[in-house]
Amino acid sequence: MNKIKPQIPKGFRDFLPPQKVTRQHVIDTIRNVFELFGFEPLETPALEYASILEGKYGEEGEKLIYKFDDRGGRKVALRYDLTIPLSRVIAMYPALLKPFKCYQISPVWRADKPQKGRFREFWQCDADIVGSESMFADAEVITTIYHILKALNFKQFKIKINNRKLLNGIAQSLGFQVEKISSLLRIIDKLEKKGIEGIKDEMLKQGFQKENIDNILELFNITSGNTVDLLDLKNRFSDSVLVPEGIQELEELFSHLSSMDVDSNCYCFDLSLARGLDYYTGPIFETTVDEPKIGSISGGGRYDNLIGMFSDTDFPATGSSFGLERIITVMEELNIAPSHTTTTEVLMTLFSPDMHKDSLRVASLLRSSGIKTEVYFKHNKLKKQLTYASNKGIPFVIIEGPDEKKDNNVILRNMIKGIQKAVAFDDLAFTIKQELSEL
RNA sequence: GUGAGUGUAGCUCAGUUGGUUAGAGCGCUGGGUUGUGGUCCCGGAGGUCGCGGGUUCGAAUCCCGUCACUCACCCCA
Repeated sequence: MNKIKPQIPKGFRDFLPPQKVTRQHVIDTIRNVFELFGFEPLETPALEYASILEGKYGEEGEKLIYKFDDRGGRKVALRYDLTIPLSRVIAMYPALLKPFKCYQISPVWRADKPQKGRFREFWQCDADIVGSESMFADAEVITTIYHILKALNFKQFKIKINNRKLLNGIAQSLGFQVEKISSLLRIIDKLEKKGIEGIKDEMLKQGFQKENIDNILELFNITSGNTVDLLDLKNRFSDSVLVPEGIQELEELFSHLSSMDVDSNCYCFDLSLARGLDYYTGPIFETTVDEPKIGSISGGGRYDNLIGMFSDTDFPATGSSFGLERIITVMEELNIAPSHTTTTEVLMTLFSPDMHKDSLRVASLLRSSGIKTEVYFKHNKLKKQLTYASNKGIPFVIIEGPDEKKDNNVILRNMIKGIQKAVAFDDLAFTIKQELSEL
C-alpha cells in the first residue's frame, strides 16, 4: 500500500517544540505589555464572510485573500489581517464601552508567494483603541510598541511617524489629483529603497505631470538630511487646510511621546513614510530595524472612517500591528532570542526496577509543587538518561538510588553548571524553585 | 503574477573533462566507563543522488520535462 507523503502546503509551517517555546515566549512578552497598557484580549474567527474583507485592501491585496465557497454556497474567506475583523466587531456590538482598547494575537492568511520573512500563514499582534480622536490614543499605541521592543531586548529600532492628512494636503496643494494620491503615496513609500531618482522614474512611468513631480521631490531633496522641519512645511503650505491639521496632530503626538518617556532616539518624523493601505486617515507609523533587512516589523495608524463601512455609526480608531515571525527572525539574527528550547524543568530518572515507585513519588511531589517534571520511562543506564536530558535542554536532573533512599535524600544535578548535590527530600521542591530562579 | 538559483545520508555540504564500490563534518548508535550528559578514543548503521524521460558502452555529473524549496521583483507583517 502506498504511503501518503507527509507534507504541508507552501508557506505554511509546523512549529516543533523548541521553535514553539520561542514563539510562546515572544507572545507572552507582547501580551504582558499590551495588558500593562490596559488593552484587553479579543478573539475573532479565522473565517469571515468574503464581503467583510473584500474591497478593503486595494487591488493587490484583494488577490491575496484566501476565498472559498462553503457547503451552502456562501462566499467565505480566511481573515487577511486583524484590523478589519476588529472593525466588524465594533460595528456588530455598538454598545461596547468606548474607548474600547483591545488586542488580538492570532494567525492571518495571505495567498502570497513566500520568501524571507513572508509566509502564507503568519501571526499578527494587534492593539487598537476605538472611540477616541485624541492624540493620546495614538501616542499610547506608539508607546506600547516601544515598550514591547524594549521588553524583547531590541536595541536598534526606529518607529517612523508621519501623517496622512499632511501627505494628502501636500499632494493636493501641489496639484495632484485626489484619486491618484494613493498610488502617489505608494511610490513615495519606496524612497528609502529606490532613492530620489528611482521614485522619480516610477512617477513618470505612472503618468504624473513632470511639474508636480519636481515640486514634491523638491521637498525630499531639501529634507534629505532626514529631519524635516515641521515649521518649514507649515509655512510652505499655509494655504492648505489639511497640512496644518496634520502638523498639529504630529506636534501633539510628539509632545505626548516625550511626556511618556519614549526615547527620542527610537522614533522620528519621516515624510516619506506612506503605508500601503488606503484606509489610514491621520498619524501613521512603522517600525524598522537596520539589520537584518526584512522590511517593517510593525505598522499601523489611525483609521477614522473604516468602521463606518460596516455601520451607520462611525468611530475613530487607531492601532498597530506586529509581525510575529518578523520579530522572531530579527531576534534570532541578532542573537537576542531566548535560548531555552524546552519548557520542562526537571527530568526524574529511573534508577532500577525496585526504585520505580520512589521515582514516581518524587515526580508527583514536584508536579504538585508546580515544577514541570518529566519522568524517564525506561530503565536505561544513567548515561543515556542524562544524555536525553542534555539533548533536550532540561536544566535539572534528579537521581534517586538505593544510597539516597537510605539517607532520605536525592541527587539534584544542574545540567547547565554540571554540578550536583544531595538534597533532602523535604527541601527538594524549594531548592529547585530557588535554583530555577537563578538560571 | 514576473525573474533567478538550488535539490546528494537525519542536518550542513564535497563529488574532477561523464568512468567501476558516491564521500566528509555534525548528528544517531554500540563500546572504552554496569551510579552521571556536554571533552577524548575505537567501532557501527544510514543514500531510489527530488521525480520522470532522453543522450551514452557507461549519468550524481550532459539534455528535456516535472515537482519541491530558496531568493529577488510586485505587494506587504
